[in-house]
Amino acid sequence: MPYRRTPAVQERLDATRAAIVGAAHALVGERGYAGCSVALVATGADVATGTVYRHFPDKGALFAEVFRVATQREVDAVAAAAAKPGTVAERVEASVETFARRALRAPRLAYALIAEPVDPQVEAERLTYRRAYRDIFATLVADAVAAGDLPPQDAEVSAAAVVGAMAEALVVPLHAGGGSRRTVPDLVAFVIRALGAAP
Amino acid sequence: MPYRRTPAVQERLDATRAAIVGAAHALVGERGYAGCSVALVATGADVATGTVYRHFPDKGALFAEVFRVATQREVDAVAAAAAKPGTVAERVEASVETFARRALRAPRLAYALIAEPVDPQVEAERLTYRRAYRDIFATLVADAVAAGDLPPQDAEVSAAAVVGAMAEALVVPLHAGGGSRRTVPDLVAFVIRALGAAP
DNA sequence: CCAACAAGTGAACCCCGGTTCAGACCTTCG
DNA sequence: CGAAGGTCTGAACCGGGGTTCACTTGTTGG
Repeated sequence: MPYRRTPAVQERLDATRAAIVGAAHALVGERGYAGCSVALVATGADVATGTVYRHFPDKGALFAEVFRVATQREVDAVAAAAAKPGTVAERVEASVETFARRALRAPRLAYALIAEPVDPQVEAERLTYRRAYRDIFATLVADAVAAGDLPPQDAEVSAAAVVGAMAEALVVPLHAGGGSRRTVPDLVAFVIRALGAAP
Repeated sequence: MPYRRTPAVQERLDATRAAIVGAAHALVGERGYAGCSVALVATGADVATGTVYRHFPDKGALFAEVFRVATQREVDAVAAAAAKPGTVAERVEASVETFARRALRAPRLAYALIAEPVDPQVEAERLTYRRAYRDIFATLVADAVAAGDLPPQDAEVSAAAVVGAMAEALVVPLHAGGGSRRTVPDLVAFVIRALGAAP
């Protein structure tokens, strides 16, 4: 057996793979999904086009991973905000604010994750992204309803509506870049009223 | 001058154009935007591929028109519901119900209009679609706030959030086909609470 | 009927970005 | 070192759907 993959080689492979994902991630953040060709990703990662295909079966799989990682980061941040101790209103406020602040800080990435047209394979990843947000809010709502802190309501529907409200209210700001300083507080107030939380 | 376009010819041209738009509309309703090739549209309209290009400069322009027409029909229906006399809650209920009922009755079309990946040219049309809905609700909210029927709030943000809430709450039903019978009433209740209307 | 021109046709073209693969180069271990 | 087998490269390939255009088929008015 004259060749066996050595730890050092494996490390280099992992590094290359990470560089590819990193380059793709950076590109999405800069130009959106539309501006991401495999050739450009390869250039960004300092490898040849073909090398990308030694790490991913196809483009969709690469960007599914990119979206998955980027998503997880976002969802974790919001989940952490939602889990903080406090009243329902405070937790909702923290969650919505976290979501909005991060989106407005990286608008192109947020737009890609939320609304940009993408391949079906990547779209599927996006559905799990939205689902993860729904789950965060659904849990929050269900617990609060059970504890009597919110009026009776279908937690799933309310959570979906909250996610949609956040996304839509930010689409214009994300396109226009910036948005009014009042947008986020107004959105927070909207969601708190919508869930029926005491302010 | 041996040839001049006669009224009869013009009528035939108009009919052909309408047939093309109609076929495209039907196709979107059946298979979504993704399943709409120009060749298929031509077949549906009983013309040759090239004929499509005698009526539209390119595919984007054709589908921009299709989306525009389909959109207008939807928006008009919701606007009519929003304009009915009654309390704010009643008008909101009528609007949301109209939107949801129509979307659930033609789920593929609704999905295409709301969320399916499309060309940028068509995407632009979709933005005006969402804008039109926002305007309906923004007007409703602004008037009601002025009349003291709703608490103070930014009408634009609230309207955008309502549109997003409606869209997101229906995305899953649109995919899964059907959705719970309770979804629409729950959504109505959510929106009424969100705007702060007396039930 | 015919000249002049419009409308319709659909097979061929083209573009473009994802994908491939034959060859160059590298790593391992006896 | 050299055999065995991996890894990398990037130019070439390819598919598919939008688009074109030389040609056929109307249509008009004299």
